[in-house]
Amino acid sequence: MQKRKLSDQIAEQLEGMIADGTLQPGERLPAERQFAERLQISRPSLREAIQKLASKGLLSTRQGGGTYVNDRLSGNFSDPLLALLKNQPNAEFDTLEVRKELEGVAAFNAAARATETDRARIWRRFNTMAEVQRSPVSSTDKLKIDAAFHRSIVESAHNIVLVHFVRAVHDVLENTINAYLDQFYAEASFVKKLCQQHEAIVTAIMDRDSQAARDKARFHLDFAYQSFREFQTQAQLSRNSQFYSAMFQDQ
Amino acid sequence: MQKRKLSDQIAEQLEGMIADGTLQPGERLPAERQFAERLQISRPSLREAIQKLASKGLLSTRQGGGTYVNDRLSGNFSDPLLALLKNQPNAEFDTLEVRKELEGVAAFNAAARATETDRARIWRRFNTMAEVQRSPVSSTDKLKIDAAFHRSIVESAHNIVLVHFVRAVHDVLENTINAYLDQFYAEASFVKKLCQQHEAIVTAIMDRDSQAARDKARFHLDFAYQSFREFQTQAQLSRNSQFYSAMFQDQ
DNA sequence: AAGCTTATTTGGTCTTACCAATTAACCTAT
DNA sequence: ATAGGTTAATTGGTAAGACCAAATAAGCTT
Repeated sequence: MQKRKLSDQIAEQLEGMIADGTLQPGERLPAERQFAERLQISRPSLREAIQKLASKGLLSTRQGGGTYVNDRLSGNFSDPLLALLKNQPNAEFDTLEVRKELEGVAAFNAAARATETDRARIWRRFNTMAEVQRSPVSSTDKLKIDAAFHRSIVESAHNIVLVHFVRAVHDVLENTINAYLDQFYAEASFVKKLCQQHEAIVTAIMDRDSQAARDKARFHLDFAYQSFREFQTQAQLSRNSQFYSAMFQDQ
Repeated sequence: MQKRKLSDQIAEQLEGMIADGTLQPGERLPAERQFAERLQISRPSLREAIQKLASKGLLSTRQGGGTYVNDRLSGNFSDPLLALLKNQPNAEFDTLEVRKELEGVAAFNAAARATETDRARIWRRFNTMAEVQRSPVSSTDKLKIDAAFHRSIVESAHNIVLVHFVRAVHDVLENTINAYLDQFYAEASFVKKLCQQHEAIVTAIMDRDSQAARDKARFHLDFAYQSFREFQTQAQLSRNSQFYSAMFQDQ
């Protein structure tokens, strides 16, 4: 029978204490030297345990400042497999397909479960989006506002697993979206359609029409992805024709 | 501007090499002492980097045997937030709700995309399940066969993100299911319904009827969960009545 | 060629020392 | 008394070296 690694044991104990609430979000762990002495292990072994949990997003360490338990909603958690998929074009379809379904489910449940506070927040974020379309806001900021809108819907479903998964798939798609962001928001007819789709989702949620909310959300994600695909293709063609012209003008 | 931790930098580089294929699954990393020397850092710093990746499931270390890159499909990846939710009754509803939707999507896509190999495997696993209902197999083994059946469907959807998420939510629910497993499989009428539901899912997939496959899968997960809820309630009542009898028989 | 023993390699743990960032304590000026 | 600056102490980060434990490789015997 193989002995368990000490640092694994300590990490597991700490993780259990975080899970059962003994260690609360924001709480500070004892200093490493003192803590190691109390646990009767060496400081490097304790450090390894702490680093294991830090890399998972459960703890944060600050040099000279101590080690803290992260807030569960802080978004520090990362999914190691999905992290591998980031920047891999082949994985985008899979990721987006799952995202489409998850956001459809989120909208379905948001329609059924949103509190008045939720609904007000969805409205607010939707209106903020409408406003920024008419102002000189950078594409990056527009995307943040868009993401905040979507997040308000997902959070209104009141399902923490769903929130977590949507956030995870959003991270995977982040770089792809950023690459074509400017074209995306420069295409007026396209942006108009986006707004209409957003409005349709919000209307369905406010009407508490779950099925419609789901359908509108899924349609919207499909549409957005197809548009990105088109922008990618255009960018590719544009690059190809520049290369071709450069080649023949040199001769 | 705060300096990046050395071990974080090294971990990130290694993770990038795993993501871009420079480091392949099954591949062995150089020995720690040699590797640290090559990277011109201390061995403890390298160890910390390696432990970070090991705790995420990307690497495996074997004392005396070396450090290896894990296979992406090995199931070693763990989701830190979901790990916190394990054994928390409050999180079960959220988790099961998401599982129901994901398995519905999986069945939908399996119906559309399953190759002949996939279909044969689904059939084989379904038939194995039917056989073990009639033999003295432990509940634990029955559950494994059940899980393998579900896994064959999810994998037939050919979406790695979906596979990964379903596996993650399954892990969260594992202990709850195990707690009532024996009652679960001892209830003949219940097991019969399960088999019928499984058969309905398989039929829909074989008929390539995506919508039916989704509906049947979702219904099945709902039914299973409600049944678990009932077993939990009965177990609770049974405990309460034993306590009550013990109290009054002592007087 | 197979099996056993020994040596070497490799990961795991510990001790000690020093560096870097942060926090707390102390001192001075207003 | 309060605010700001300086110094000291604390705390996390990195390194070197030593030793232990498990696995692997090499060598020897049958």
